[in-house]
Amino acid sequence: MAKTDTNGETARSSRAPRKTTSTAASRPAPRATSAKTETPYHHGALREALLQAAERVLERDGLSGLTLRAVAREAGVSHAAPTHHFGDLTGLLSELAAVGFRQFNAAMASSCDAATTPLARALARPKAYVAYAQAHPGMYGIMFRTERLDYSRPSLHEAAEASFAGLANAIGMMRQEQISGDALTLNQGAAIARAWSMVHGFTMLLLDGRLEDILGRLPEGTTPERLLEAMLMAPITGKLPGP
Amino acid sequence: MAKTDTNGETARSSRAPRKTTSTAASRPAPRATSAKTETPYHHGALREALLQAAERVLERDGLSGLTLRAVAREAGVSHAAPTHHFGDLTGLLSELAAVGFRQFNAAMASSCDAATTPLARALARPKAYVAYAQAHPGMYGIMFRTERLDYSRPSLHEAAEASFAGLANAIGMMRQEQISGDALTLNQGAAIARAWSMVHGFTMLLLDGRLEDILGRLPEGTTPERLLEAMLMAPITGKLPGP
DNA sequence: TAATTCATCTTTACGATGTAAAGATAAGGG
DNA sequence: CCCTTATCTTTACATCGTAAAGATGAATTA
Repeated sequence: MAKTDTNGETARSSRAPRKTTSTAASRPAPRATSAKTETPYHHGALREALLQAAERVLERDGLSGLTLRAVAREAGVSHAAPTHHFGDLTGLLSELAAVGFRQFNAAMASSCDAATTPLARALARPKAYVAYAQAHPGMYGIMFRTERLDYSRPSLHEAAEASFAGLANAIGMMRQEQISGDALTLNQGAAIARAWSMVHGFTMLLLDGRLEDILGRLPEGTTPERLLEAMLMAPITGKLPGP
Repeated sequence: MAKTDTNGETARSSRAPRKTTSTAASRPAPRATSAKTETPYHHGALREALLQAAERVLERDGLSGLTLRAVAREAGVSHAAPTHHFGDLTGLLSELAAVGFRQFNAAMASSCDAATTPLARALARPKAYVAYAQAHPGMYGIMFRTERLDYSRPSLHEAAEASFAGLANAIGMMRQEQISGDALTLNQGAAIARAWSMVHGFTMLLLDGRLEDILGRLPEGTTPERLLEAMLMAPITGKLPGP
């Protein structure tokens, strides 16, 4: 029997019907098998299936539960199947992060479009930012708190870049300036870094529960959104001792 | 021979002289051994030795290299020794984070004390914050980007709390208000959240290299410190469309 | 159409990690 | 002096990432 992997991780012994998780028909029928849902050897769209499985695992078991093997298990394939499509764990995480960035960008864009007044427009983006992170903390974690991402992957690089561009653009609009693509003044850079740092930092602290201390001391029932709003609008009443 | 752990991880076969890492005398001589540095069975101060070893491993091999076994190896003890002192990995990381928070708080405090002008005093804390993170990115990672921390541990809770208190205090001084411990107005809370979010977010983005894009577009040779300064002082020239 | 190539998926294997449990060793109190 | 107890080591095991080799069927070519 030798020293095998010991865990009964065979996706299907040989011809056993696939475990068919989720909606039972999430996987598109492969090209042209011998009729029946007999589970073909070749999946047909494993890459996308794996990404969706990864998203499910992430939402269900959190960041620490998101392993290559768990994803393969969720998708009903052998534990080594993902390797062929993503290379290694970094590959899978990076592609998943790219998916996250696209969702994220879409959420912010649609939220901005829905805003009518200038004030609402200014607050829409940061609010959508935090709202996405709260709705998908796992995804946000993959995107922003994983050391293990490979930004040289075009899909990730592109999606993350779009996120930055959207932000810089919004700041530019608010300052009613043209932000030329290649050069920035110190003040422009500071405005962008400031907006991004503020929202990103707020989100991190909020997700980590580190704002509980503040929220608990605020007037009864103040929501994080309200605090965010106040934070963004505060006209520096507590002014820095200026030069 | 059975199926052993297979890796030659025996710290010392039986009486072999300890590997004596670092300064060769970092470990205080145990109580009263039979003279000679013969490596006693009981270490004498393993807990502290393990924390120091963990810090070394963290600086040398980064966050991903910081494992229970690696720390034990570095300290020259068996891989299960840490368990007795920290329970599990979460325990070790939490205690290490507590050490980090204490260093962190001390760095900010001394930096504040050294400042003379009011402006310098206002900028000292955030600058020290970022400086610490840049000097000890691993530690900062342990403190702020690990999900695996147990804040119910008194040492960690206390050290992290002190960090928050220092911040709240500084904001209170700048606003020339008394910040009563138990209640905050929305504006006060917003000011604190804002300062913390801004500096924390900036630090995270900086460490993750996500500000390179901005820094590269700024006037030749603009340092992160300069950007931080500009970010903190910017008198909202790009004003939000007010109500 | 038949043979062959090639991408895709599975098996098997190995080293590393966290953790539990049992054994060894010394320190200290009765 | 013996015995209890804290400390450290050994041994064991499930799980993980990853590499390598085998199986399978789709596509291409002769």
